[in-house]
Amino acid sequence: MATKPTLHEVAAAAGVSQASASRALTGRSASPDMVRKVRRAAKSIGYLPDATARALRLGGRRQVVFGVADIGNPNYVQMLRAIEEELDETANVSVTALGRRENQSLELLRMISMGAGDGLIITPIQVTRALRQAIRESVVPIVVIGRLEPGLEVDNVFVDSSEAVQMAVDHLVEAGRSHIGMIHGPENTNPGKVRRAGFHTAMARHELSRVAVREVTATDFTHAAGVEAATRLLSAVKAEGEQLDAIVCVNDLVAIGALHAADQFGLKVPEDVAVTGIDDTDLASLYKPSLTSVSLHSDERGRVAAQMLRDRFEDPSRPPRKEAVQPTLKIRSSTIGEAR
Amino acid sequence: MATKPTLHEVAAAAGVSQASASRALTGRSASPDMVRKVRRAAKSIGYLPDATARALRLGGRRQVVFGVADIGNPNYVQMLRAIEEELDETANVSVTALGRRENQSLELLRMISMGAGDGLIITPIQVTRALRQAIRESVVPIVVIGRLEPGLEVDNVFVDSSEAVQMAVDHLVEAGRSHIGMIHGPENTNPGKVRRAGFHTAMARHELSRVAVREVTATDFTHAAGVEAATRLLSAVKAEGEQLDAIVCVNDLVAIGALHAADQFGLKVPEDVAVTGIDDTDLASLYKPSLTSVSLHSDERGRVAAQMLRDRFEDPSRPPRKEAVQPTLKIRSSTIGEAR
DNA sequence: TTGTAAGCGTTATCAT
DNA sequence: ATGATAACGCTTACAA
Repeated sequence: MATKPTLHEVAAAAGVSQASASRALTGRSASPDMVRKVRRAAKSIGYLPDATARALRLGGRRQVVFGVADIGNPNYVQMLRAIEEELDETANVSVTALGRRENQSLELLRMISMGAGDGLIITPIQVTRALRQAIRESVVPIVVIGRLEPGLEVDNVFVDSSEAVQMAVDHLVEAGRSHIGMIHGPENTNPGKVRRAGFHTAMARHELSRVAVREVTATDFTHAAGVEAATRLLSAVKAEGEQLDAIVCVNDLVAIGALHAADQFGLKVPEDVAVTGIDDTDLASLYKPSLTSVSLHSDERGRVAAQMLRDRFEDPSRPPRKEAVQPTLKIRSSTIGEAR
Repeated sequence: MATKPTLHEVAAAAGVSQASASRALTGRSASPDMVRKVRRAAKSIGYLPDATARALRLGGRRQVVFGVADIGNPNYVQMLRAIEEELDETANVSVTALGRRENQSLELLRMISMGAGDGLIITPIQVTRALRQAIRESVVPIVVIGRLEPGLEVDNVFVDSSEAVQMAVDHLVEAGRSHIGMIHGPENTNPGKVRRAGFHTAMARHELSRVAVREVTATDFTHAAGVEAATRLLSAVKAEGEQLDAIVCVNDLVAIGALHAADQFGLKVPEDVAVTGIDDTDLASLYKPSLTSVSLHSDERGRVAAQMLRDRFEDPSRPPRKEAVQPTLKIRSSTIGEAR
């Protein structure tokens, strides 16, 4: 009872050979009598087969692990779908949610080194020094989805989300907006930082005045945080007598929150204020008004990552590849009114 | 090149012992020189470690596989989250998307029998005779989430979604609606069948007239299918001069579709027509008007399933358990107007 | 630090 | 149909 019973024990308990026990349980060739005896013995001593040992002998398919911060995030879901589809013939894909723990991806690498998978796709929120080191030393192939500072030799797909913010601003300017605010994401996250920079770049390029009161930071990438931040933004604008005719949001969820807040303030979208999101979630087209959003092509990024991993399985010595995916602007009602 | 290189080959190529090769790659105790030599050899012959063999030796954690029809479905996402949380200490959880293939869960059982996991949680869309047989014969523990006909001895969590539909109808009747229609799900799916029956039961109980034209069947559980079905429904109602003041929908996505269709027809929700969903997705509270929906408590079902599996790991001989989760009605604006 | 050899729990091969 | 035994690819005492 103390230690996990093995097939050996089952065989002993049933008074038969280990080979017979194996056959009886997997139903190859065994007499009905044998099957009864063995199954009974197995049950009585609480035997459960060891998947790993079986897989070793049977030579199953490769196991690929996909590590994400939050499995509820539609981006990751899209990536997962694409990865699974792309790797369908090659491997089983399993997702592991890391939460927003400091060491997120690191723990995962440790798991992997325990034999949890033959390959790894990660989407790190923040790339620490320790993580870079772990990646460098890893024996199992890793593909990183996300921006990486130069100098790390690893397969990598990324999208320039600074560019994404700039596309949103450009679009707003073309649509005649000039008093543009932004709801940023948390400063200590990669997307938060990068998109903030993109906003500043675009505003400078268009020579639009950045007014402190028009920029706020959401505490999270969620709907609730969006409502809160947008409320803060609109209150401040009102209090200071500032102008505002557009809000760029760090992602779709936050943008939907902003839509709600605008409604609370009695503002019409897009007549009074235009709103843009990033990610082009399903939500963007489902919501009313439908949300103008910049697609970061999560599916494409997932697909490319999967291809990289597959290629590496086939030729482990090939040099690491880096590939960029271009964002795309999807114009909808929240910025131009009568789109359908 | 033909066959996958093993550590044995690496050692041979580097001219060292297999043990040294292992140590050099995993970085235990090896001279810098040894590490260089081995890593080079490994790269040159294209060696990749075998996760299974490692796991066998290292005794990693249990692998639990969660099989779902569609990983994009928020219900499954919620379940997965709960399962992962519940099993955090016990096992790694991996999701496998089966698609809507005929043999969905069967294939999964075959994978499992190849050693892909130590335990299985499945959410079968349809329970075929073959699946029942496979479940009965399986040596690895299985938990089924979903309604099951009696006679199958297996751990099982379910929710009575017929009851869920009835709760929706009851609520609408209490709110003064009497001409109630329903958008059903595909007839060849379990939820489709069960919810259809629930609707008929409730309508009979309230002695409300079921009019053929007020019931339509969506081809899928998606938003698009909802728009299409609702359009069909509203056209028919209009053409026949029928009355309609409420639409019960087979799930939230379809309900959102119905909301859009109603808008197209110039109908106000809930003034002209009330709409209900099932699942209580995030979408339900995000959408405007927010959607009255019956929660099927996916998280709770996931949690219970995970507990059952854990309990079975601990005592494989315990008798199978069946547990029911009760649906809950969440009233929002799409049926009563001024809810916030 | 390095090599030798013994498993990890299972299934497949070969006799019987 | 059953039993003995050799793998599967790797890590780790133990000895050198």
